[in-house]
Amino acid sequence: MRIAEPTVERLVLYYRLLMQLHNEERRVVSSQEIGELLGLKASQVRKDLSYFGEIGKRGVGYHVDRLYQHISGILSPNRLWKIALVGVGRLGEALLGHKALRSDKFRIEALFDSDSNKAGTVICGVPCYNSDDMTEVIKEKGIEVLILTVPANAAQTSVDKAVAAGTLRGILTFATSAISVPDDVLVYRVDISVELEKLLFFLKSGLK
Amino acid sequence: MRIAEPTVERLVLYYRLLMQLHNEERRVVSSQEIGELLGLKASQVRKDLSYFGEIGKRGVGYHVDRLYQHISGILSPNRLWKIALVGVGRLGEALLGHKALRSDKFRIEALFDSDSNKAGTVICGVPCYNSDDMTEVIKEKGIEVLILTVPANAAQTSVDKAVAAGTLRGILTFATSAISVPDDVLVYRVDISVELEKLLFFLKSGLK
DNA sequence: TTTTGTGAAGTTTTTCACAGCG
DNA sequence: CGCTGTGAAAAACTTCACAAAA
Repeated sequence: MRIAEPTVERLVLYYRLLMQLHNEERRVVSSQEIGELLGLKASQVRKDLSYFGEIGKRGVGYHVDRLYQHISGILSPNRLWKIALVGVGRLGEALLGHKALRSDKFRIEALFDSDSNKAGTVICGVPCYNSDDMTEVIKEKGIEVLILTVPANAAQTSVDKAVAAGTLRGILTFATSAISVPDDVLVYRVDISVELEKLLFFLKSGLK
Repeated sequence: MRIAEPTVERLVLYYRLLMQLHNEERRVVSSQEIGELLGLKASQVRKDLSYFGEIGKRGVGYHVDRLYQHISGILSPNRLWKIALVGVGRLGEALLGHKALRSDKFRIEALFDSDSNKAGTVICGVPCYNSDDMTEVIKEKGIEVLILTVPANAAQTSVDKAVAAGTLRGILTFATSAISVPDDVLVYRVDISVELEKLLFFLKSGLK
């Protein structure tokens, strides 16, 4: 069955929360409580979890460790993804050091930057290559996912070089520009100004 | 009429695109073309724009500059928002220098960090204060929006101090932790690991 | 003729409400 | 009895399809 994107998004939130509850030695938690902690309706929580089988106990709730393992199994890939980060500017470097990019699900195997002073160096333990060599390095290393932190005007060029390697399957882009990719490459976007604009819009229009 | 969040999100994309088209001296653009450039259906574009009155010309399309001005009017706040950034780590600093935080809609008026070496300094032209003084400084300056780039475990404390000032209306948080705020404070979240997890999940499950 | 603007239809996502199990 | 799991209802959002304007 196809799982909806909003559900996957919340699964990650459940996963984090359960990790925390586990650390607090909590044994059991109800959909009601999960909902309160994450700002969701209890029925939403139950519906999400029900897509993956009956995991709770009626009259009791969800066993924290069991649910944690369960969601972990749903979210985990069957292998280690190989990732490259393109654009080692301030944002790129900040992300490299950021908790979000530490995971046992993937490894950052290469950095790319158009600044030839950066090429050849090792940053946060990851070798940096010149952007000109992107196609070959990505192909050679079998990189499947790109994290794009280049300026908007460099985004499409970078993507084209990466796609040319033939190994690419997904892109997480922080660039504001629209990028075009083959149908079989999945793109997710993190757009800081869009989020800020939305916040200000709804603040202006007298609240949510 | 209440405008839906997905619509506001796309308005920002239209706005950006129109700016670009304007620079390319394009005079007129159709919903069809906007859709192609942004990966949206033409009917979606027309529906979004129709919420704000009849702005296009049938048989012709949308006049680039006119539509740009129009959307600008919808998105613009009626005043300059005062923003503070909390947590001047790598991510915080990267954002400070980032294009997303340059705008004539708001101004970053204060930074806060728990590191007392940073307090008293001026970073990217913005004075940095000690987090302990957050409540007073926010109140004094009339800060209405917070950008939160602190570690998860510091998020709630920071928020509480900011809320105590009584001037806060919205928060854009990069922290992974759930935060609780009064009902009248609007929270938007930019969650890098969630986006990456979603990407990997849908890659794993054999594409979108 | 071309392309908008828009009700109506369709799809997706959330919420309700309650049967059913522990 | 308490709380899950889940069809069914509701709400939110997108797409269709066509009348109407330029």
